[in-house]
Amino acid sequence: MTAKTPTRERILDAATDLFGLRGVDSVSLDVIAAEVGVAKQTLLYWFPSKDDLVQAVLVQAALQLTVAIEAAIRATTDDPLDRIEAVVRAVFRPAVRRPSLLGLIREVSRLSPAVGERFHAELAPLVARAVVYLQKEMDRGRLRQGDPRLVAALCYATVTGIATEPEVLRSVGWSPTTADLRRLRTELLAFLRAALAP
Amino acid sequence: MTAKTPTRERILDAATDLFGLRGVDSVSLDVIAAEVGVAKQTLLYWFPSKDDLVQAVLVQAALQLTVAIEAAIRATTDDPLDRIEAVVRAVFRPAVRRPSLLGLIREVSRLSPAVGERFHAELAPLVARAVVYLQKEMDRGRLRQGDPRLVAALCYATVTGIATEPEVLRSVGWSPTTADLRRLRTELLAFLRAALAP
DNA sequence: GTACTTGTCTACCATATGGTAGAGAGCACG
DNA sequence: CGTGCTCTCTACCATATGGTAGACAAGTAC
Repeated sequence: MTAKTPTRERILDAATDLFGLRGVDSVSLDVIAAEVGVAKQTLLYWFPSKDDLVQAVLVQAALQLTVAIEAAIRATTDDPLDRIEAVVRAVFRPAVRRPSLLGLIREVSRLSPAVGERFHAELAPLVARAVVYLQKEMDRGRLRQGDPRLVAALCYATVTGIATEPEVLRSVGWSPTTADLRRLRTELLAFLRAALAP
Repeated sequence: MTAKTPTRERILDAATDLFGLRGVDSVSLDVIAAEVGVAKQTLLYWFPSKDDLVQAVLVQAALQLTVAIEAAIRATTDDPLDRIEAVVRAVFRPAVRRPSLLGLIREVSRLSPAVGERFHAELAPLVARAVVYLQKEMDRGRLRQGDPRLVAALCYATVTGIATEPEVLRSVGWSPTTADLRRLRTELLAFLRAALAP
């Protein structure tokens, strides 16, 4: 049973959830070890230090996001609004099922510069492509004019913000039921479409 | 010199900055005390426990935001888009000068339920008013139709997200210079206007 | 069988952290 | 003067945390 999934993966998974949910600094190695059902020293065997673990978790999260997004892009029409909707849907689903994923990214700014640098490098190509794409579609008049870099950041901020701020949603009487989730996704897509349409 | 500003206020100020910047759990009482230039026990004299300090910091932050927003609302025309722009400007300025303010709110979801509850209660009236206002203007056709609760949350997520994710902005080559700040604000306002216009 | 590698564990350790106990300085009031 | 109140401090403490040292079991190579 213990050997079903390799230990290393199980550690990464548990760490992703815990870090994303409660924050890197609030989660001790002991807690992660207990969650995985293993001794703390087993963690330190696979990841020589907590920083190493954090970094591995971030790289994996970046990879998962990248893969999901690339797949979504390949599977849509040429229309930029449709394409953006596909990307948002692709990110929204895992983000809601596992809020820790995006929550983790919010953590980056607090970590050591080295870790942040590494993560940044991991996502840079994706960001660069998105910016070029937005620029091109703006030039063709299929998206509202604007600074593509900042528009990309704003879209990201909106999606991440709404997916990682349960407190705010609670404040407006929202609850994480299936119905409310669908409603939120619909509203988010309408919001972004309106914000980006030419 | 030490008595210029009351100790309690100086503690609250330092704690706000440090909590918002690095996260509540990553900031020890010792660090705050050192920042203020006072012994840790002086902190514990004014705030019997760290939780009490956190709560006080949150309440104060909520108050500051509320005041800034109320003032902005009173000072604008009747047009809802102008009014929303005024609110965003009111929030954007202190948020950028002191990123800790909004960063702090993101922390709420991680804290003890009691603290979250308290903060939630503090902001509830403001949220309720905003939702009613959005609903009214949607009915009058001066804003895009939608669920006012979720639209409010989305606006909030966008503003907070963009103001508290320096990492994302860095990824797109943005830097916190005065010029870039103005550019960001302009782009943010255009984004929200497009998203909300009927 | 012996040597080596891999993965997990128990036993510790140094440090940092939130918090307690209580002393002492300054001041107001009688 | 003396009593009590306000505010800050030094001296501790129990616990939690990241990390080290090294034992032990199970393969695998030869």
